[in-house]
Amino acid sequence: MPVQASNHQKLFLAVDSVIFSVQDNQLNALMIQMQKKPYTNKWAFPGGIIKQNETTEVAARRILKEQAGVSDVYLEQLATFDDPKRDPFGRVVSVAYFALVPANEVKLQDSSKFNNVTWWPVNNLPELAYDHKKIAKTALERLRAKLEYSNVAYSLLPKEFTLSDLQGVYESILGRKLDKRNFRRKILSLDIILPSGNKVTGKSHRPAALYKFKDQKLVYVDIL
Amino acid sequence: MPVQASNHQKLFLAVDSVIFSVQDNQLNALMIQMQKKPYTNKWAFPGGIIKQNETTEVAARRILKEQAGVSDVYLEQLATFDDPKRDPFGRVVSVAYFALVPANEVKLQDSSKFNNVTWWPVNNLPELAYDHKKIAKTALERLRAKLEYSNVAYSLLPKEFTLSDLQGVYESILGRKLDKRNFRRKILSLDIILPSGNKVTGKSHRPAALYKFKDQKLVYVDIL
DNA sequence: TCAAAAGTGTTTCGAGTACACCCATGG
DNA sequence: CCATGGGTGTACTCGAAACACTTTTGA
Repeated sequence: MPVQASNHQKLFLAVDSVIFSVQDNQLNALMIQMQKKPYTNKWAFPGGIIKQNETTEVAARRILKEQAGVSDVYLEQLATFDDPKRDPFGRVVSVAYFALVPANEVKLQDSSKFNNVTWWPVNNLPELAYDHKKIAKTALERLRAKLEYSNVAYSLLPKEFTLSDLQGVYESILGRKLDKRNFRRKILSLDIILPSGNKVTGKSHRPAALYKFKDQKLVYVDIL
Repeated sequence: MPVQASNHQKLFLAVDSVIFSVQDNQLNALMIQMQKKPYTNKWAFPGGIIKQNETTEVAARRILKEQAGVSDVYLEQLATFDDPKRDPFGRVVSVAYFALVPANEVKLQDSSKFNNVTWWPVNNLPELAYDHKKIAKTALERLRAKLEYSNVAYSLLPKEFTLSDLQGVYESILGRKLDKRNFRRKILSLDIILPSGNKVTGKSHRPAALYKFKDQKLVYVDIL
């Protein structure tokens, strides 16, 4: 509720997005290596200042597309970071988002503005710019929590996947091994996935049945 | 991560706080009746524009004090609301907070800027200004969730309280009755409250033992 | 002695957990 | 035929839930 305007110093509203993906049973986040001082060679999550009349969510999607080449991803607001000293450039308040992308849809964009764009394993991140370490921590906590009480995992997997794939997503994010039989029984009893009817062929072992999520949108269920 | 400045229109950063309190086994939120057009007589959560170099949390505490007369309350960031049309005044992005105050510490401030300041039962709110209905919904969801996996209830109760008081807080927020014996067994087994040694006297029934929370800060435990 | 809330145990049921072997395939 | 991951069932334990009566006090 605005009571009075008392805004003299320039204030910028930015977004930063933590983009997660599970690749080879490892949880990764997409990061950009910076060139600008004072954070030369430090890494940061993709982000930027919002445009005129742009909502932060729209800005986040735009920047995801521009800097990381991803669209149609799961995106949710994380939190707002507003320490006046968080950015040496000035007063930049950042609304952080977190995004989930399936491993198979990842294709990195090459941007000349940055030194480098790559995936980093979240349990071994490089030195981060700004307050991005704090953002990373918040994002990871949120992701772990959400995994346990919703079907968000759908947005980290391709349309069809095996139960082992799904278990791998859980294990890599939660950072612990799960029992195969118990995991399968639980997931199947929740009525959130269905057999697609297809199988994985060409592997030198028994073919795995493929499943798909019933809903391609967030549903709350107690998983673990 | 700021990439470029592209801020022409004036943008204001505001905070709005949903202040909850349980009184007479009813969950209430503190609201202010507005005078300004176009929301004359509509109700809104206390809030305002942040000051120079002020963090949103500091601003939230300042406004809580100014408009509601409360300090030292539990306060946590809720979410940021940024629809460009949410405020007819201009582009006002609001970082919403939610606060919890014990019933006994409530003393309302009289502010000449507003028509009226009062507690409203959350399940019977009046017509709200701005997008405050959405904020209310988000706050309530968060409070309910948090009650189930943390000891936040400590911030809604006085230092000493009876088990019935505590159960009343849970029932009024969750909106359902709980079994007295199961509730007590569970709460006591969690090792988050301790008997204070005192009892409530002067009531025409058996005196109730008083308890206190072990920690006066947020602790995560599975309560329900 | 009555009204009003405090306090207290037991049984039942289901979910979570631990645990080990056979199956289907490609090489 | 062997290596590789896929797929399956049972027993145990513990917490969740349902449920009703006795106790202490002030009026």
